[in-house]
Amino acid sequence: MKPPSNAAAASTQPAIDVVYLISGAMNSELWHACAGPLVSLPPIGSLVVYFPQGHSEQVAASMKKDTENIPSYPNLPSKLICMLHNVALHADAETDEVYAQMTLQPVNKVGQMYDQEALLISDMGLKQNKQPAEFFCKTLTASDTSTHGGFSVPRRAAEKIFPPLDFSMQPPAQELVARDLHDQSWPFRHIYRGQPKRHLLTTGWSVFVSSKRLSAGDAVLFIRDEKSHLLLGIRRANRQQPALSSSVISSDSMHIGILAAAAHAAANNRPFTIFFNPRASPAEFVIPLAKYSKAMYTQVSLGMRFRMMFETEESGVRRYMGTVTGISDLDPARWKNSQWRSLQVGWDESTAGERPRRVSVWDIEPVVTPFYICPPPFFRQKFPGQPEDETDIENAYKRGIPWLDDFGMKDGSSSVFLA
Amino acid sequence: MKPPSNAAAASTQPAIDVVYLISGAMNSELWHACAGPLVSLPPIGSLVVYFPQGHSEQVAASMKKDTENIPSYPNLPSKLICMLHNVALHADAETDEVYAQMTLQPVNKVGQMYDQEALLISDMGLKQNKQPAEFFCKTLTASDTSTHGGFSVPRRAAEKIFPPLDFSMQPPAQELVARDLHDQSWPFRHIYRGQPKRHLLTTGWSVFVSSKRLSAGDAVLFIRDEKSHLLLGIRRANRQQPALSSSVISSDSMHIGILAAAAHAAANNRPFTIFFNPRASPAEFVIPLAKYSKAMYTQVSLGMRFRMMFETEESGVRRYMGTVTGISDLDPARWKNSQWRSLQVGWDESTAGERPRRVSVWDIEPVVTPFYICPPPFFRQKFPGQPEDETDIENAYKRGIPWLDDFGMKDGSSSVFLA
DNA sequence: GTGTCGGCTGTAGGCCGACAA
DNA sequence: TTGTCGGCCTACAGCCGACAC
Repeated sequence: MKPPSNAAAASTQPAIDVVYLISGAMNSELWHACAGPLVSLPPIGSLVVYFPQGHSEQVAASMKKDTENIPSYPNLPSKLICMLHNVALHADAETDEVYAQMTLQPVNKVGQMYDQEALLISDMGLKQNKQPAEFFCKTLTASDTSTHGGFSVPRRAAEKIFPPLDFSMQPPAQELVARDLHDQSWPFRHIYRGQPKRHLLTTGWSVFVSSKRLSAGDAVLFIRDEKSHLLLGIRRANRQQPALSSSVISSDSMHIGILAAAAHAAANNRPFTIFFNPRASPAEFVIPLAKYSKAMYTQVSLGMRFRMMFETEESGVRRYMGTVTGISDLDPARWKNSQWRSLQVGWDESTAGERPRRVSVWDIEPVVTPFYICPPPFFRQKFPGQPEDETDIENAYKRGIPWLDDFGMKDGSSSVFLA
Repeated sequence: MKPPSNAAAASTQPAIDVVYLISGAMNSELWHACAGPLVSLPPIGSLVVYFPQGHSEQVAASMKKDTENIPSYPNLPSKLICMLHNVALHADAETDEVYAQMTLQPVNKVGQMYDQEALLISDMGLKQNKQPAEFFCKTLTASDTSTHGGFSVPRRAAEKIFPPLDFSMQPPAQELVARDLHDQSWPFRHIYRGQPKRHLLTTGWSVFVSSKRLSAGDAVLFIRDEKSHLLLGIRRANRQQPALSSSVISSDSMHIGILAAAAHAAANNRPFTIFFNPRASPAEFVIPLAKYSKAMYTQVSLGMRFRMMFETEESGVRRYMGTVTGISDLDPARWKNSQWRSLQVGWDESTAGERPRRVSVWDIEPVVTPFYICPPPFFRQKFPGQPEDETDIENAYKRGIPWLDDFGMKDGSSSVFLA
């Protein structure tokens, strides 16, 4: 029996958020907190661009296997414009790994105007910021995960997230209950003691650690939602991932299945279903059409300077500077003229070993003002130039969204596109 | 560092067994003990018949999902004759579930004579009995899995499998070490005590139970190999299986991938890889060509009586009697004229709720003497009639294997085949 | 401010025979 | 023959402040 708190809480959220809560019986805030600050799912009903190569990369990363043996699918283009019919948020029952199930339906691009509402929804999705304000994330120490003691709560985190303690008690303490992604309750004793004084979770903590099989290096995160309910999620360290040997289907068949399902759906204009694992996938492969379209107006050239966002430890965001060093196909044999990771890049900082050597145009933010082609009018009034990032959804709607205008443009305008 | 005991032990086994040990670094005896008495993998280098429908059924059973949404693959026949290039035995790292990875290469049937040696190997595979003689299997009781005590070893099992105790000790006891499918060692204290006296595993047992996450109803099995090494496997109760929600690939894409991979391999005569899960799959779907061919000579008619083998509790084998009640396509829309589960059957015993209502011809043993068509000569000397089941491999080889002869027969002889 | 440790304490893990099915 | 239980003991889970970085 699940409490109706989620549905009730949703009424205070923007409308776009509600559809997530309805379609997947999962707390959206908690899901996004676990997914990380860079993950922003396109809204239901919007138009997206699906990249089979990126999907294949996710499977390869999950299976720890390359994609060399995969046959090419000549009839499957490198990108599919799709209507996003449904998004359901999930978490793996065993590992609590978050993932999203998306239902995509390919739409006919050539000679067909996209639904205006779908385009607007697509653009509104760009402005979503899913990271909850009232949350903290701590990487577990050896002491935290040892059976010898409890969990040391960072002072600011405890004061921001937990209900205030009654300091007239000696020592101040209270019972907390936090719910995880599966809506399971975890009770903890929260106490403020020691010399010097600190916040601790004691009774209940070790059963949580052993149940979730947490070890040092994994992270836990606490959220306080609008009704002061505590939510609890985990993010496992990257070193884990037991390669998911599957034992059900071969890695090759999986890759073929991915491509064949998409090809079949595209050929018959039928919906198909994909899974997106934010923390396992090297990059997002379902891109809001507005984001993609906006990126297509970016003039990219060798030597171009750009910024790109990465997640930091403790769930922060940082921008790194880089330079475009090449523009070419990632896989010329199987995916000719694909825009997926078509940019070869170098990074300013020498500690850039973890950062990708190839990115896609929509991943980057040019540091010079991008050059915009002024498109024919689509909305009543046109807005000349690039809107600021800070513009909220309402303003963008009122002014019109110029970069959405002529997405159905012909190949003749390919000078602003990548080869 | 793995001890060379496996390779050394293999030298005392028939040649066919060696290839398993080489290709998969896994104890073949233990694997087969865990797989159950009915599972017999075709030997490497033999010809087999692969049924995509059966493969699809395994996936559906693993995913707890039906196959309704799967598109038909018009270019993929309901069966593929394949050369079995490789078989690797595996066990899931998390659950110890046994499975086999097979590499199959479709061979051209029409107008091509099969390799004679491959046919012989295919037939030899029928005679393999993989169940080790020195083994026992016990379903765990509540007391066995409780933290309150150890494991009560059935008397006969302890006397047959474990090294003999020194009964001059009071009480008689010894330290045992057993290796599991992953070659991991598990030490146990084996003691003979209590009133009345019984064999118990005490120290070490509970860590094994908790590590493998065993609970009452699961079964453990012990094997003593030729060098008196103890081997240890588990068979989980059927009720478990958390549906394997995958979170990597949708069930539909998996099914499509299965079919597309096979179709691609068949179209290009390229090898493809499949996984066979003996305990998850409703039926074997890679059948030795000899077994299939033999079954094709069986005259099946409505009302025909037959026997079929099933696994009992405690890893035994029992035959149940049944009657053929119908002959028809399981899935007329997608798999027209398929032999997969083309027989509708009824069972004699009313407790037959668990037994399938549809089986394939090669699953059953007719109780009346089958009618054999005498095929044209293929080997030097012909053997008129059906060899007895008890014939060993050597004799079968000397006499020739008549039912292998004209497998490449034309549709004109389809009167003995199912429609 | 917080990670790790030694000390203390209580619970439950785990070994035993009794007893019954 | 073997499944479950009560009795008993001890190992370690788990709460505490000390102390150092």
